[in-house]
Amino acid sequence: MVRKSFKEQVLIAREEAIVVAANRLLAEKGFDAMTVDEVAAEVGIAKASLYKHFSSKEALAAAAMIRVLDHALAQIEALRAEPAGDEVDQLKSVVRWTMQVQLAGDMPSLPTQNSALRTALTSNRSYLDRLMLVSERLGEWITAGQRSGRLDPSLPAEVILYTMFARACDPVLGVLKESANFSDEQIVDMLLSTCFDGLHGHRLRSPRAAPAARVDTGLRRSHA
Amino acid sequence: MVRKSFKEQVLIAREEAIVVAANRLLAEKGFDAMTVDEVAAEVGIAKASLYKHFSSKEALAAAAMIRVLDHALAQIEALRAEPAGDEVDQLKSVVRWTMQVQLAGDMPSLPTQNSALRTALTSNRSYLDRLMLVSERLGEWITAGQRSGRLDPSLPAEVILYTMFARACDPVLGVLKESANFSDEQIVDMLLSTCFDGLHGHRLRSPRAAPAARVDTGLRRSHA
DNA sequence: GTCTATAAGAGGATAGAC
DNA sequence: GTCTATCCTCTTATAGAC
Repeated sequence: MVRKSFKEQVLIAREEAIVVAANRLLAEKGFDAMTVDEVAAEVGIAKASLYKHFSSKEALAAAAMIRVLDHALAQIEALRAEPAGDEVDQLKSVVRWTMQVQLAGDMPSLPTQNSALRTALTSNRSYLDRLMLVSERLGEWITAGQRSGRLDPSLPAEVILYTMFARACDPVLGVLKESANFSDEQIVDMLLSTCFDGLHGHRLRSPRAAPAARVDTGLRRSHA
Repeated sequence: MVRKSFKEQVLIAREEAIVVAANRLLAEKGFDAMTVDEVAAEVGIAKASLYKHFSSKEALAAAAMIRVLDHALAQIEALRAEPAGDEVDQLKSVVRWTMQVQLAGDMPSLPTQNSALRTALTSNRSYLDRLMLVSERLGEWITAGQRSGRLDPSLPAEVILYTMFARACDPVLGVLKESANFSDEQIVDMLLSTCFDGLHGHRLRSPRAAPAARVDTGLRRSHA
């Protein structure tokens, strides 16, 4: 690692600021609705300056997605370094972290639909490399969890993987946050439960390493 | 109900064709990426003609969303007329139906993010009325399921409701369909399982009224 | 009500001075 | 590399003839 000059550091800091702004807007409105003008305005620079750093709107969004994956990888590596519990507990920790990021308004929604962003990402080596790395790491925990029986062995591992990706960006998080009936922690705990225990609930399971007990608020408002 | 003249029937048929096209494109690319030109082209009429039927892109999309809710309500009413199983079985039937609609490419994605469509829908009486009706019907089944213990009683009913809405539009459906490793039926069965049984799997549960046994393909490809 | 043609404006991207 | 000013395409929406 070469020591960066001061100018280089300033440049990198500015690019980071741009990507952070893009990331927030990506989470808030999605790729199509986000405009480059907004990003530039949020950073406080001219649009033309932004284009000196990123060649296109797609490249900018890709940088934001890569940044998210890097953060996820850092989380995963930290868990690998100091495991707390078994593999399924690690998976829950990762999903919990992503849910918290989404509640904080910093998780761009998945580009599942056929969009310009999706085609750009599928040909972006940096993005795909990281995505594959995340998939490998989680895949190891998933198959281990299936062997131990804590994860449904009758489900293909890829189905579990994709499901966890999707739950990380679950729109239900935002809906519940908007309803303002629950704390962020309650929301995360409830959705972690629906993800791993299902809507049926756990029932007859040995309460091993139970996650921090979900706070029951007594709220039972029927849907509004 | 007054008998419609021939001209009125033709008009209605044309509007239906427009809404069907809009619905498909809404499902395929989402509201922002869909253009009115595309819709008109798919129907085979001029854009100006389309605007004689719908005053704006938002109104067109709202009509499509309303149509989806009407279909869902028809499904629900049919199940109420001839119940097959208990309330949770009804709920599963509804979710199964919506998943099939999505796999067929006819389910617009939820307008959860702050979009122009969302603001239009939240002030559309027809849409909100139907949404509330669906929520009420499902809400009854949900609370009944919680009383019987087949649905997790520790979850607020609204969380279960929103979760079922979200699963109906689960992006995982599209991802798995693209992977081309499973039949539509397999995909629906697997995701119904992850929704109600969770990633942990069912384990110790009396196999009452088990859904059609999921076909196990033996596929265990690790994530690609 | 359907068409062709066009207005009106948003938004991605660039030119060129500094 | 940053700015202002501008280009140009795409898209929503409408005008006006038939």
